[in-house]
Amino acid sequence: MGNPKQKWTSEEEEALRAGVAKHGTGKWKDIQRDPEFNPYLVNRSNIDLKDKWRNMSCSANGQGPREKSRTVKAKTNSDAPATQVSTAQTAVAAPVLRDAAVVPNSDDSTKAVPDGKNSSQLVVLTPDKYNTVIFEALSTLKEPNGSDTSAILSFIEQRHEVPPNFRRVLSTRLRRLVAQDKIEKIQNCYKMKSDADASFGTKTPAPKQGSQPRPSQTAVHRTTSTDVVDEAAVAAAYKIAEAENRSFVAAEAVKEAERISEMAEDSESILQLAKEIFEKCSQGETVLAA
DNA sequence: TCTAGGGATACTC
DNA sequence: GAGTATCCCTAGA
Repeated sequence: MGNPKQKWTSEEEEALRAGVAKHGTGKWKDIQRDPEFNPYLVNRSNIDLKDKWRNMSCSANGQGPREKSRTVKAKTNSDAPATQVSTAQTAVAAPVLRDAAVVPNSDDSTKAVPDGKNSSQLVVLTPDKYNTVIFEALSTLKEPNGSDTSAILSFIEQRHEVPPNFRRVLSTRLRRLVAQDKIEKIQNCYKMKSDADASFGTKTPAPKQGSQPRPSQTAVHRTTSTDVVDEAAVAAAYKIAEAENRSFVAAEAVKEAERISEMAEDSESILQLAKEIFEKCSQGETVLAA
């Protein structure tokens, strides 16, 4: 951690791309050892390759905000020298191979989601709604020991069209919310703060933990305006999330009812047809199947 | 031993 | 302060 950051050069990135094209993802040690790429990657470990590829994958399809500003300033891939790896570069123009499996919605418009929905039917998730959907997920899942990142991600993906790097974004957001004391983390799982739950249901925010006993008049002054606004925002986000979730559940229930109704109608038709066939057969008629 | 995933932190805007 | 890039740690195969 104390080590200074060693930025990846264009040559290193190209070598990594070429290495992945040659060996495939997950073969970081092979790539690192490959004499074809080793001169470029001599300063990088297999872990570094994995991390860099993960990072590149996040910004592969242009959605990731990671490098879009940075590449302009510091290093652009377009001005990378045409080295021996340039041919392989075309083979792996964008590092999305592994992500296609890890992030099911990478760039597939027919993203497979539960209930047979595709992404075009989902609400596109914008950054300003990240916290809202996180609260929505946590408040809905209500796991006693908290929900892990995958569960939260899965929940959100069922309801929203998320960017391909959302898992990482989600992870960052969750950590931030924990740091802000808005949610709590138990091992690798996250859950709504128990006191937050209580405060959401009441008109007045719960007093800050660790605050000392004091006259009620000074207590007002000790709560900063930003805290009040912050808690109000969280409470509002929670309420919105709750309302959205109820709406979603209601809509799903309606769809399910309609589906069952259709199935019942189909069953009725089949039953009627079977009856007719049975009657004709009983009368000695020959029934030909279509 | 190697990889994947998550966390920590330096860096940039 | 928020987002991003890189480094580090750890569990699991």
